[in-house]
Amino acid sequence: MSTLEITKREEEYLETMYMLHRNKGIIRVKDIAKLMKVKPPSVVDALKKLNEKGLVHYEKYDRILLTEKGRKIAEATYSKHVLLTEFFVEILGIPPEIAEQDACQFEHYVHEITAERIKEFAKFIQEQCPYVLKQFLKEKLTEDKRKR
Amino acid sequence: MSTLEITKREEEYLETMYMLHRNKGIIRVKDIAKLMKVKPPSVVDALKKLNEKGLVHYEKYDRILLTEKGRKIAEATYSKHVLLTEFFVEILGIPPEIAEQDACQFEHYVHEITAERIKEFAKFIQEQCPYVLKQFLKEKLTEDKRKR
DNA sequence: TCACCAAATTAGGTTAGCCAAAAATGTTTA
DNA sequence: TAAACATTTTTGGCTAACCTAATTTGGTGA
Repeated sequence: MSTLEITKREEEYLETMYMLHRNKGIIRVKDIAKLMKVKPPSVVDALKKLNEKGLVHYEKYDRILLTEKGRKIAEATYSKHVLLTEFFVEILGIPPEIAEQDACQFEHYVHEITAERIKEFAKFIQEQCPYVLKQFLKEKLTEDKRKR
Repeated sequence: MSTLEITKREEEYLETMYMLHRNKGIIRVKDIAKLMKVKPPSVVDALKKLNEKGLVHYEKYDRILLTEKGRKIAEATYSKHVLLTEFFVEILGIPPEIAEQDACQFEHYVHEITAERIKEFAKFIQEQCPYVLKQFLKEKLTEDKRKR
């Protein structure tokens, strides 16, 4: 319940749990471990800490749930993830897999102001010079294909 | 001399030393500590490890230098730093201080492909629709001022 | 030149995060 | 319903990175 700071890694655990809850309805140690590329004992460690911080409801062998507070953090992170991925793919024309990797890191650091501005910029460009943007993406897509 | 992996934090130490070398000519434990916001003993720990990995020349009480290998890594990181900061400021119109903070994190993760594409995109937009870009920046600058 | 001060280093200790192996619990199936 | 299997948890131990306090070294001014 404390107001301790949250680490980048903890934010990643929260986001993973949030996605599992959305996709499968149930959050399992095993599945968290798989997505986070760690072993189950590491997940248990993390769950205990997050429980202490009031971000998840965790009691051993019981079902795992995010608290209201944990869910809010996860949602905020997830929405930055989506925003960044879209920007990388739709504006810069980065291959989705790479965009995903970059977003996955940057989402934990990006300033609110920067995130907001990226969103506004994307909208502005798409509205004000859609043709130029399409030209850029087409050019880059062609180059990327040639490289393969 | 080993081919061990380099951590994000080590990359930060290298970059800091690189900047100190450029700006002051000499690299001091005290100055690294100040810039990295850590205490001197932490710097010494880091120097020992980086020395082991062949990235700095370090012998106690002696002058500190980056090796060729260390310098190359630092330069690569630094150039991403510059690129990202410029993009955030000149294209998105983010306040320099915030742009700096974001760049400082993202530089350690950003994929080569993404970095390159950001550079190309900035050039493209500046050449193809400079007026639209100026309009966006002006608009945002006005909004930012109003908020203060 | 030597005593003093600043800088660097060592010693010893903390925390976050990870793991393998073993133990405990939960679930399923014969 | 009890054995077998799967999942979770505990135990004990590791590394990276940080710190404070104490010590050592290097340079400087009287």
